[in-house]
Amino acid sequence: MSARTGNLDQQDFIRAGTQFVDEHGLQALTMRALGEKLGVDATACYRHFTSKDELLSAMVDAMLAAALDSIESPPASPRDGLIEHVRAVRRAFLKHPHLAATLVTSTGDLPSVRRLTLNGIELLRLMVLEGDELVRCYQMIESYTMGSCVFDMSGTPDNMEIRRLRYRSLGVKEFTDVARTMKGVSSMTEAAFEAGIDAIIDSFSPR
Amino acid sequence: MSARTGNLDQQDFIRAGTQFVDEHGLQALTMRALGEKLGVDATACYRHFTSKDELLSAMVDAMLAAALDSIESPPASPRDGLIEHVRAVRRAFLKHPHLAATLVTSTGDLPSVRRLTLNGIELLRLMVLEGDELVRCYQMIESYTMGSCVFDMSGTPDNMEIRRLRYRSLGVKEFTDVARTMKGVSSMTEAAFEAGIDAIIDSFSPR
DNA sequence: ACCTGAACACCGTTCAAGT
DNA sequence: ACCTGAACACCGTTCAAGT
Repeated sequence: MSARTGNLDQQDFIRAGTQFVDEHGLQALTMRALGEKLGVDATACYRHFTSKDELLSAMVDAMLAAALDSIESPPASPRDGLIEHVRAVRRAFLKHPHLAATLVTSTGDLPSVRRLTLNGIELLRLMVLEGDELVRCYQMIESYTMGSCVFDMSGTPDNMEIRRLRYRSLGVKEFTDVARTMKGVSSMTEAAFEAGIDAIIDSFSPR
Repeated sequence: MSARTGNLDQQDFIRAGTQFVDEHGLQALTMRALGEKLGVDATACYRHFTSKDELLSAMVDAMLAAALDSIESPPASPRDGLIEHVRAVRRAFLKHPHLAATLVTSTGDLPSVRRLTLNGIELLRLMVLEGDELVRCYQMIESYTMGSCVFDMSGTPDNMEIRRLRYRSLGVKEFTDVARTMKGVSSMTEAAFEAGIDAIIDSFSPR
């Protein structure tokens, strides 16, 4: 972090923590390493967060809040609105893949997730959903989106390399072809994600 | 673990580790605690596994291998075969929810996942899929299934309680109704998962 | 009000030594 | 061949003390 102008605040730790994780991975983020990066003692963070878990939650929250802000509104249609929300979350995790595992580990409910949920409900209402179906369709989209992101990104980049090696070891021509390059595997994964969200939305709101 | 009859083997550690995690959660599983449960020194595990990560991977592998063995074959149709595979994985994670986070953390490719993949490909081939579409549809199902399981189960039971509180805090009648009981939230989550896998399979193989 | 730095109670893991 | 137990190099976190 560049020029230290006196005391730090929560935002400084969130920014530095996110940048550190992007560069060195989640496992490398220790309070001591973060302190060193900020030119501060390892325990300085505890002035602003009660625990490491809370810092990590705040980092994820900031990431998703930025994703929300990147969504242009209003959407052309409720369907487009939903897909844009889902894609914004996906983009956020692609940008900060090492935070994927954190979503699963960290406890606490995040304001940004609340906003995402409320936006989602509003869009589903415009598709004339109500009652239990409204809740079920919302949760289906949330579990698909968050789940796929966590599963596809976590352990980056080892995770993708493992997937590629598995593809190659199957002895199935179609998979061997895709697995010739890392790019092949990752673009296939993104295409699968897109196809999945289309399938899910189609199931309750046919085009 | 009951009667110690001499030396332990890999299976003993896998069994004890899984049982311990089921009872006390993933965070409580330390090498020292596991050793104590088995009436053995904390470092005894290193005779059978090179690291804690490898033990955890073996635990997940054993869980998924058991899931595979629980599948009756042959299926009534390729579609039924796919759904049975997906449900078997879901059941495994419902039984051992604390292992969900491990799938995401652990590195290494598991024999059981390889078998699941090969079975899935065979079933998709019976649905006349080929080329890139075969790979994409397989990966769509894998990411959905594994991802949703990880997202829905991890952090159990705190995770579900947080979801319930979020439902209640939205001020949306439909969600408040579902969130009256934990059972309401969890059965809604399972219904959403079922609807999702139906939607995904329908998208490339209409009923 | 914020940071320091020593200290505490843990971790996973290594390795010489036991049997 | 398998286990022990001391030891190492770390963790997250607390708390009295500084400024």
